[in-house]
Amino acid sequence: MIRRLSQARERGIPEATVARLPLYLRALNGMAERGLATVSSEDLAVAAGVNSAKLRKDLSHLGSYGTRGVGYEVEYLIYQISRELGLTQDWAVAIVGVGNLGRALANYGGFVSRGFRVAALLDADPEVVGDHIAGLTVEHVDELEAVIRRRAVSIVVLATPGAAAQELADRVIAAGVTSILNFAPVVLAVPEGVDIRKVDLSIELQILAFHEQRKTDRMTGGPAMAEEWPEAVDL
Amino acid sequence: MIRRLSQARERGIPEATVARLPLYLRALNGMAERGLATVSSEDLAVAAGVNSAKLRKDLSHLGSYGTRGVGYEVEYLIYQISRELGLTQDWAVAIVGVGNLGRALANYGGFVSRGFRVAALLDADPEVVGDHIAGLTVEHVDELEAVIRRRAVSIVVLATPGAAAQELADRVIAAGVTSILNFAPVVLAVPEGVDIRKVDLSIELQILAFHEQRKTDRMTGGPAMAEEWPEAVDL
DNA sequence: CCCACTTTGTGCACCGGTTCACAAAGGGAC
DNA sequence: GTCCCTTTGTGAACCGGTGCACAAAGTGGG
Repeated sequence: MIRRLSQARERGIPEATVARLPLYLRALNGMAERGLATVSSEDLAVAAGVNSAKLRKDLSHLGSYGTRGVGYEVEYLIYQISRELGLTQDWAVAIVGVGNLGRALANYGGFVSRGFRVAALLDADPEVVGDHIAGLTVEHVDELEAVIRRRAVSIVVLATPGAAAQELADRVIAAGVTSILNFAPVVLAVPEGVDIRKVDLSIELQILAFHEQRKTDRMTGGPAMAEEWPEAVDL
Repeated sequence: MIRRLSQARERGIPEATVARLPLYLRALNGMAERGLATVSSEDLAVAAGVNSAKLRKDLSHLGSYGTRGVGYEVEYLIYQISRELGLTQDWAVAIVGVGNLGRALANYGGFVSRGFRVAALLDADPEVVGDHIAGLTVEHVDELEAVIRRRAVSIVVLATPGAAAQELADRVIAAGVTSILNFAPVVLAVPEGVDIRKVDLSIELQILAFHEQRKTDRMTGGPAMAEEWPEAVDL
């Protein structure tokens, strides 16, 4: 197998790069709105909050889309990144669990904005089923499989209580979905080939608390000093 | 400077480990509820969805809290992790921006559960100010600095539109806050020493879309082949 | 008291990702 | 056309994190 130029493109984009592409895309959209035609890696890197060498290496994974001495053409780069991320097509998203969070997600503008369309809302509570939210009618979760099939849902957002999440994940996977965004505070077990992304509010807070504690410890000088002598404090 | 045994403890816990400790804590709490007294690294690792060697290495950073041949004492480990994460003290959290998302966060049970207390809700919209949500009265964002001082807020959650986030971040930082959880879809510029954690729904979706596209590409075999010849499809 | 068994704690090799630093490439002035 | 300036694209060193595999340490049975 011969691979001429851009071994970049042959589908080997590092995960870390993929995670940053949306960031670049957002920065580029802002620049396009402000009418900028081209942008240097340095400027774009600042806007996205990353190092410019990293940005160039990231973009080089998609291809060689810059012009030396000039920079990148904004519109063209937007197109290339969008295409790479799969945003040139429309993704039907179902939100399962229409509590406070599910409602917030359904109404969240950024969702619809680019490539994503909330195609269904489902809940188990008969009190909620039938409600109209964000232009959709909440359906009963019994209809889950039928709805996924009928509306060609390819991404499911789980915004249910933790206890219900695993069973629902199993069901949507059985229905053919392979991309799940999980807001429930549980570790989902899923088969090979299914992508799970997790958003966990309380974990984020706990990580902040850890660093906050360290900062205040350092100021009061308390524990930090004592722990220079581990053999004194251990056991 | 001589450091004998447990260079572990001298405050050098890897960031990756910190990010997993809340996961272990959650799994351990579940086990405690089910009455388990001890747990092996293998079992805990499965419950937390990680490799057991990684789990042991993570825990070894906190100290040597296991017993060889037996495992870890559940309650004791819960205490040690909680202490390390700073959850033995109470953190006052302010939520800025009481839209759909802010409301969802205010009502989110997991927030309050362990170490965290929602101490204030603030918004700029006079229509919302004065509303009672989750036992709190929404205050006007003009009061931001006063509220932070008065209630000893140390963690701020930004759930505002993107356009307002940077200015509000600047204000809470000026008021002495050094830990921010940002839900607004912008890259915040903050001074050294301030910890920002970002939760960005649309970025998570875009990452899923990327992988989903690849999966479907692979099945249809379509674009993957065409893209062997970049010079044909580019421009 | 000793032996067999279990499970922790960690040394070490490996891997993905980051950053530096620079050669290669293009643009524009004259 | 030539020279200088700018900016990309990337080779190479480095760094944090992962996972294997095993020695050390503790338990329980006889």
